[in-house]
Amino acid sequence: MPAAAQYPAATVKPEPEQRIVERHLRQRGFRWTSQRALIVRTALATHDHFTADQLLLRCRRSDPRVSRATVYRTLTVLEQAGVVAGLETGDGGRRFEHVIGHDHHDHMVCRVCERIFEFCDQELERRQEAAARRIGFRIERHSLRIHGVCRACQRGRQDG
Amino acid sequence: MPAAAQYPAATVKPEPEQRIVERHLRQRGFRWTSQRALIVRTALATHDHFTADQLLLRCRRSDPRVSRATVYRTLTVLEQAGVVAGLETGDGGRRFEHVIGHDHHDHMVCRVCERIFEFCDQELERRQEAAARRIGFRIERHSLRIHGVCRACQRGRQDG
DNA sequence: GTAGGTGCAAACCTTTTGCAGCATG
DNA sequence: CATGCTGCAAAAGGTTTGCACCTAC
Repeated sequence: MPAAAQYPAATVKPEPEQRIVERHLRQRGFRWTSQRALIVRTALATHDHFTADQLLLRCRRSDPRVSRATVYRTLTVLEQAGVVAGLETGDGGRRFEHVIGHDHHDHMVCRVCERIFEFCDQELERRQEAAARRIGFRIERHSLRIHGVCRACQRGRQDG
Repeated sequence: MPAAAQYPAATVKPEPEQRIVERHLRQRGFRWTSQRALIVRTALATHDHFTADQLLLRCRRSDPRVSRATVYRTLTVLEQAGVVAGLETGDGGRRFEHVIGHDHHDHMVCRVCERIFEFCDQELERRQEAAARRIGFRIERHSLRIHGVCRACQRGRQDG
């Protein structure tokens, strides 16, 4: 939704995100198949951080024939194409989020409710770059995850 | 080795790290068995970030009878007791490092040589706390991993 | 003596792969 | 019409578990 800001002022209506993804993939020589359309549509409709398996199940509600392998292969393609980003939750699990039209952000993971909160701090990024520069390391990406307990879980529903 | 700084000035020789671990476990009601001694000794002698399987193999050089299950179970215990910390490398792999006598630090992972560089920045920590405070999140731990290419791999041995 | 730890093997879970057939560009 | 994609089922890899036996406390 904040994607609109990235279009020239003249463009009144931004293209639907799905089209952007399609173009993204085609430009990189990937084919646009009905399965990929379904998987992308489903992933874009999902606002939380989903696992591969959750995505598979959601896709199968629309078409029970999608195979698990295709979902995994498509997630790999989408990750390469910069459409989704994988993130590790710290308990060995892998989750994904779509990044089209989203700014970079980091995550706080609540141990109690398992919800994931996004936050962003430019200064944080700058300090990382400075630290890297100090040892001549070239940053390509980074992953910052803060674990703890969210505000809601601190009052009342503390533990399980 | 920076562990020495944590002892009262009067203490000339710090206890061997192994003893510290033993005490750590006993205090928490865990038993100190010959297998645990071996696994701890092996883990402490390992200065890189090791996988569970590497640790198993190294232990078996001393005693081929150690079972994989015991290594995994012991790593869980050591993690709970704050003796080792697990870290995800980003490619789905899990590694461990021992934390006795080491200050907190973050990691830069070189994509080319796969070496892991440690660094520390107090301001980085402070900014994280500030960000958490802003949304009422209580931090318990965090994991910051920077991915990229290290200085050595940037000149010459770039890619693989 | 008893609770906790160990070894073995099997189970588990998530992800990847080989292959034959199909659909896209 | 060739290459890339899909579905299936099987393999792979890493981790956990059930169970009988053993040992630290």
